[in-house]
Amino acid sequence: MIKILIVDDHHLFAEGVKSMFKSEDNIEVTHYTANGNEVLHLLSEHEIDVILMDMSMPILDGIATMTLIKEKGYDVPVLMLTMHQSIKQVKGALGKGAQGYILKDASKAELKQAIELTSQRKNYFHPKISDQVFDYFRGKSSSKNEMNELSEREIEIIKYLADGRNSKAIAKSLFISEHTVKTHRRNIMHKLHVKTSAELIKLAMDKEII
Amino acid sequence: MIKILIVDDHHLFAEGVKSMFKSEDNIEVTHYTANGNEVLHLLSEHEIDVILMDMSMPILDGIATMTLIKEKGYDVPVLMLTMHQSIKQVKGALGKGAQGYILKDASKAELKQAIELTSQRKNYFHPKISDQVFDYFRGKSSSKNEMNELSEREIEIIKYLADGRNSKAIAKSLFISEHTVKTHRRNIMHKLHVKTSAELIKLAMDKEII
DNA sequence: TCCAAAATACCTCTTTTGGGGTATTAGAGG
DNA sequence: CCTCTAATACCCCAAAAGAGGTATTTTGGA
Repeated sequence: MIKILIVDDHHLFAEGVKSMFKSEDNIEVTHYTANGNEVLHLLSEHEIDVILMDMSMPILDGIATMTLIKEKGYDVPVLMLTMHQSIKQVKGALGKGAQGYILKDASKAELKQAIELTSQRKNYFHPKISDQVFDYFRGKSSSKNEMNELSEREIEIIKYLADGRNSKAIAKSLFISEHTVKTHRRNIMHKLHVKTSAELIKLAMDKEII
Repeated sequence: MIKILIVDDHHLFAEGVKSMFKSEDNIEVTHYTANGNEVLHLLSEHEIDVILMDMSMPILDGIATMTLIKEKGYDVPVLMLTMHQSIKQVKGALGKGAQGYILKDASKAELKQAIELTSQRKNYFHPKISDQVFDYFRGKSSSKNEMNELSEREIEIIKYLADGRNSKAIAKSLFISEHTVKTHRRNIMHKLHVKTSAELIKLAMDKEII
């Protein structure tokens, strides 16, 4: 019997999944919490085989919760659950050590399979996102290097821009000349091949540098 | 026995709710579809007491589907189901004739109660949103999410901005005047209280509207 | 049918960007 | 010691953004 801990702020979803698995499935939802911090307590008190974790939760999100779990030394495989299929999230989750990734529009059969594979510490990718993951690992080098070319100062400037400041305000905050800020901005735009500040912020957020 | 039709693109959720209700609950999920158009077919063929409708679906969303149902003359009470608690969505759903509104983080007991009330054509508001609804009807549609004030066109403009286009380019893409684009941009900035396009994109991405 | 909101369009004006240069200084690394 | 990069700073200039108006048309809801 695979013992599942569900971490999800949507009670209905958790209750639904719990009632979905019968004894013949060899899977049982033994615990449920919407609170990332309570996960640690549950892990210390009970035997858990797989954590089914929702990505988007208020306060402490899925990745943060998983990071916390790993930091505390618990080695329980985590199956990430989400509505979104953004490569950004997938990347974040896998980077932090998630065992698998499944979408909320999966079928029961797919979830069952995902849980079984996860409990055996095998990776599971939901079909709908596997193409994106593949694309990502193929195109990784070029897109990431672009961001790596940025200096610390340049990234600092981008953060200030996202905060709504113009060159003059940034100059004052950093105690440098407005000319310097403009030079940094120009260099950033050229390095990332963007035409406007708006596009710059979009790219910076997509690549998670801010 | 209250017969339920679930309209939701998340299979897992639908399957979960279906298995959640036992015979003693006097509630049964008899049909399920992720396709708004198939709802009409199901309604014509089967007896349905309550429709449990997800708000956010691709292509035809919850409100559009409900509107379609009402237009075709079906008088089945609709219980709206959502993750978001935006006052704009609540307003839209109720305005179009939804009988109730429940969040996906409700408990089974709450859902049961909501379904029972809906089947009797009584209104149900999930506790977490009733405060907002109350505020709204008092005249204070206050400020929780400024994003709700944005029109569809305005959001479209923001997406183009994030794509690196300037006002002139956006005007060409949308076949409107550059003046109009600049007016939209000005209105957006005022509504969201941002000073630059960069800050606008940051906010829009944080709030996940783009 | 009538009202309100949204979308459309144009005006003027100042400030800021974005793009092109050039150049000095400090620090890291061969 | 020399080179390369990052950070600094300044010049010019055209284009765009931002901020203030006003006003018409379209559209959806009461």
